Amino acid sequence: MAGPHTARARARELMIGDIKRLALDQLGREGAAQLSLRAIARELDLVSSGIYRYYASRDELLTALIIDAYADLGRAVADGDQRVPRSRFRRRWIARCLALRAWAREQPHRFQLLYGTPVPGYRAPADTIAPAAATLAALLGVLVEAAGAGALHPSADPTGRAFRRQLEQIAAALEVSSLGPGVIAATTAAFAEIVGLVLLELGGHFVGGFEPADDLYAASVDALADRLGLPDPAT
Amino acid sequence: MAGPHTARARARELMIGDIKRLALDQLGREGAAQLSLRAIARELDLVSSGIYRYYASRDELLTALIIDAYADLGRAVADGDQRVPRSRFRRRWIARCLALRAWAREQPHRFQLLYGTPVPGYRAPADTIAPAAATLAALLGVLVEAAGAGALHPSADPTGRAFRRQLEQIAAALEVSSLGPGVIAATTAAFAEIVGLVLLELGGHFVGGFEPADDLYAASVDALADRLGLPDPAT
DNA sequence: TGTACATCAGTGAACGCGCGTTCACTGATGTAC
DNA sequence: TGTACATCAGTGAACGCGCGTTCACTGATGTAC
Repeated sequence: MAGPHTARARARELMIGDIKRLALDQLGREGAAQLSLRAIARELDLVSSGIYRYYASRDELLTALIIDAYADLGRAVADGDQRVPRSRFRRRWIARCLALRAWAREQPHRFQLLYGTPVPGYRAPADTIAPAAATLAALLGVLVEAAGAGALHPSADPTGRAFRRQLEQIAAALEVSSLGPGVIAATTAAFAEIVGLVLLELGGHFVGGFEPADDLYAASVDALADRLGLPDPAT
Repeated sequence: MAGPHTARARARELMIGDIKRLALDQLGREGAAQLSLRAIARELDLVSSGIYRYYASRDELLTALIIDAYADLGRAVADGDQRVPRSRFRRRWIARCLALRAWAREQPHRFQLLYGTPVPGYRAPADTIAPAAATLAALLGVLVEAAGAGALHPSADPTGRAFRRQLEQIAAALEVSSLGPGVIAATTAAFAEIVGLVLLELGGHFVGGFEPADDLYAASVDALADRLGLPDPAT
């Protein structure tokens, strides 16, 4: 991050920041498929080829935006329950889920960049794999703590052999092996539901129906807490 | 649909079919944002302006593709349980959910056209609203029949006043007022979960994890049947 | 502290390519009498 | 059945615009001695 503190290095970091900021502006206006290096260069009063000093290609810039967005969203979700007492696991789960939606609504284009239709022609490099796990990890985090405190009462684990193995491998990869395979499956489904609700909302599928979708989202997140076996707020 | 049966009219319908087919090919290769009238005209050995005899603009063609896709997907889901006895509601629910995923995997670009990131610059006209409801309606259909047969045992309805009103209005619009607000909310959430799972799968988010995602999908759909109050297969 | 050399930001021209849409038009098909 | 007119498919040129990427280059900044 820090690097050498020459004037050149500082100017470079500022420039990269500007490029990313303008790229995000464009993303919001036109969508990721229309992200244009030329347009960014133009807005920076830079000749079109000049931008190649900073990113070797359009895909490289996209990758940087994706990695940033994964990190930001993951952080937002993980920090979403800071005002909730540590031991109120159900409320913490709910708070983190709400934080995910809030982030997505504030920055819909960044959320779409992560979970929307893949950008045609773009192939995500390996660097994006690790950051991509941050959001699911933030949701699983609450459950790990709940389980540690004996406050997680999951329903039965799945019976299929292959499925269990899949789930155990994923648990290991995410370093949450303290959670049983049933919890991993249920949390992934819950994550899909949350992402699905948010994408439907951002895509305008609730226009004329669930508008606003606050209650629907709250009710869904609550039902998911039940399904995960998180104790009721009354307790 | 039928119209006059002159040679001209028949040629026109064939042409429209060709245009749509080529447009779908392009969609699969490049994504909806890159859909190009010129490219379609080229493949039809038509001069670039000639295509305007058939569609007045790019958006009009996109709209036609979207309406077709909604209708196709709705039909596929509604027909997905044809091999299941009519009275086995839980199995019918599961079959319809599986049909949704099967359709999406067969034609990922069309599914993305409906539920993926909105095409930048495209504004869906009012004509797309009615067809858009077909898929959710097909899922609700099973529940309506189950409720009619006394085979639906939903959990408590939501308590919020505004939320209930929202749900009742939606039930009325979809002509499923026999279902309580709680069922509408749970089904919408279930729909979001299914769409979310499919979009995550299509987006490559399960690569290296749930690959294949068959078991995860089956387990999720099964858990949703519980949440909806559909009787267990054993009964 | 000063000099020689290496690094790197930014220039400007170019290559080769794409797009949506409008317009005035020709000539074939269809329709009404 | 034949003729006059209207409809419509397709042409070809044009307008005005966009893009990613490469290349040889100038001149400023940074580094090693």
